[in-house]
Amino acid sequence: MVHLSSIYRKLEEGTKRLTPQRELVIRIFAEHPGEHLSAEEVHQLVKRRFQDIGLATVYRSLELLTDLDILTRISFDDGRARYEFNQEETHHHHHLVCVECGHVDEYGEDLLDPLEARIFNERGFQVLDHELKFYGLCRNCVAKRKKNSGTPPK
Amino acid sequence: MVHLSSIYRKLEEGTKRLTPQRELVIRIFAEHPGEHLSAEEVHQLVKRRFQDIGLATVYRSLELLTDLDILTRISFDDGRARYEFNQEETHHHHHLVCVECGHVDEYGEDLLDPLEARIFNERGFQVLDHELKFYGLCRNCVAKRKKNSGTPPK
DNA sequence: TTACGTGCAAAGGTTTTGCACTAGC
DNA sequence: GCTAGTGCAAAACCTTTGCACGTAA
Repeated sequence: MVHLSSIYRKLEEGTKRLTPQRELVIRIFAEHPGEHLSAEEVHQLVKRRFQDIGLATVYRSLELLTDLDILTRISFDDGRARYEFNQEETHHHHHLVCVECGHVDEYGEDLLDPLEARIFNERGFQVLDHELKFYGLCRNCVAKRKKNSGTPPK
Repeated sequence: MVHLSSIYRKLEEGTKRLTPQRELVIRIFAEHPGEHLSAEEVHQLVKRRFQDIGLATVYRSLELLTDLDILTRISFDDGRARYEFNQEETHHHHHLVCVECGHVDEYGEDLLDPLEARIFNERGFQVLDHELKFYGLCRNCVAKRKKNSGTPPK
């Protein structure tokens, strides 16, 4: 759960104005938990649900919100950046990317803390954040493959 | 260590020709172990070390070599794709990305296998590959910060 | 010889930027 | 009223593609 009031406070602390456009971008993310939206997708959703705003404004809002640690930027190597609410206060989570259908799911557990301590000891590298993605087949696509396993591929 | 002969064999198996351009791209990676080169960087290096080849050819070579599992494509969210030799035969490694100076180092250990089994059991997601990046401060930048710790920031 | 590969330039897609106008605070 | 924010269009990037020409097998 994300608290909008804390977001507004962060904007004020950065002496950033709370404009209707920025509020709408934030609302889109609040209404789409667990999704990883691209700039274009945010733009379309804002237009459909509320009103037309400039795509450049969406980009600038996403950059601002990322700088304020309200959003996190992720890349799934599909040629465009994606964004989600920054969940550092609660916990890190990781991503399960299906190479068959493209679906991205989340995996809540964070088991990397001991590894981070070890990296600092061995290499002098002080970890601030990490990003872990698993590429593979989601439950549905595993099932589909099993179903078609009699059929020769291609 | 990468064996060039095995690369040439892979090209033949794919009925792909070993052209001078492709050979030069491969040599650039062989001469830059541990680096993560972008298409533009590969292009510049080939031009400087050997001869001028087309940038489009570099892109096509990188795509081909990635399809043949000779190279791996990685993204460090700097807006361009980067490539390195695929090290699946030896072992997975992860990346330590310094947020201060941008340097990318490698970390050899792969401790995720038990986690992958767990993900399949819990979620039905069959992991084929993974990608783990740690963002933080490299040894040098940690030292620099310590040295300047008397000075107030900015 | 002939299908595959290359180089060039043009096109495609995403993101950034310049500038005049608008609107929070 | 000032300054920051917006919208639009142009520009900047990275990457892909069409096509005529060249070349490895």
